[in-house]
Amino acid sequence: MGTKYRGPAAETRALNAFIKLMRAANSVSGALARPVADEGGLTMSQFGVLEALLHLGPMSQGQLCGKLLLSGSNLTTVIDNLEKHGLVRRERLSSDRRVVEVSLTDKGRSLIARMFPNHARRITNLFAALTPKQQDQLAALCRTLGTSITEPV
Amino acid sequence: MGTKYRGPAAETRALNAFIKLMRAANSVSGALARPVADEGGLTMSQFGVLEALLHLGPMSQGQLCGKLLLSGSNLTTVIDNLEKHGLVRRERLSSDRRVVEVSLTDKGRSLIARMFPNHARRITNLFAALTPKQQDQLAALCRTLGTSITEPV
DNA sequence: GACAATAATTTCGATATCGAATATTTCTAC
DNA sequence: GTAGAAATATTCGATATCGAAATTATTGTC
Repeated sequence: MGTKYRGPAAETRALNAFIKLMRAANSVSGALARPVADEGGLTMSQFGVLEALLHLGPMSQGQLCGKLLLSGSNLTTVIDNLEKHGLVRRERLSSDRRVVEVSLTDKGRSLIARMFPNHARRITNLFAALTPKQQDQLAALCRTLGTSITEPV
Repeated sequence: MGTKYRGPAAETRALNAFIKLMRAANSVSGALARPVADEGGLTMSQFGVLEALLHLGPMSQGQLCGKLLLSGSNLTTVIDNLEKHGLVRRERLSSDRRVVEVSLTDKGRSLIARMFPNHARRITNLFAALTPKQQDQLAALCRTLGTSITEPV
């Protein structure tokens, strides 16, 4: 799939969709990053880790990589910083000592539990620029696009 | 705008659209970053700067900030690195010496001119997961969402 | 024409992000 | 049961990214 010639019109269309997608994602994440930093002193990646731990429970770093689409080395850094601030805890699993399980501390749990509702409300407000139907359409299109990407292009 | 209560259903829907949008953007940019690094040793930000200069001509850093949605301090770093590799040139404008105009060197021009067609083809291939109509829909939805974001949430 | 306000860029310090190389531990063949 | 392969996480070096503060240049006011 994906090697046949599609012509300049197809290219123009795809490039336009691409730039719009990137700008929207950029705008949304920018708008969310500021209050997350102000309210809790967190970056979006740190917030993402805490949120995953809150909603899904303790997890290995490998599992977190999958949830958050980050590289392993990146996650090590993010968790280092969360640990430094006393928000998460690392523990080697005794059943498999290769694995480090990450879990929330009380401080981390109360922080993310306090922040998440505001975050969700802000997302809801941002997406209110689209009708409910449009939001579902956007989600479906992004899902199709995202899941189609597995191999190098 | 944006403060009235919308209920948990609206929240679920918006959160779903949000996560799909982020993952799609993440997947697309990840898929494109690899070949750009392999073919030309460039990061996506460096590529973005060169592309803007190729298609729009020499520009001040402030103008580049607007085009690329990056902070000024970030752009300084990116251009430092491009300059280090001899791909762009900085020149103080004599008409207004606060402004630094950035332009492509011959080396930078030939690199980006060589790389861009492949990049465009890869984007076209990625977006071929969507029909032309769907690509336009996605672009329109992202545009609506993106342009609605101006103020803090 | 000096002085304050404004504008463009840079510097600084912190964190994110990647890929490659490196442990460390576990699993698999034999 | 031991050697090699696979899995998990970390380290390392480079670049990106932001916001705040500092720097340099211009403009507007009196």
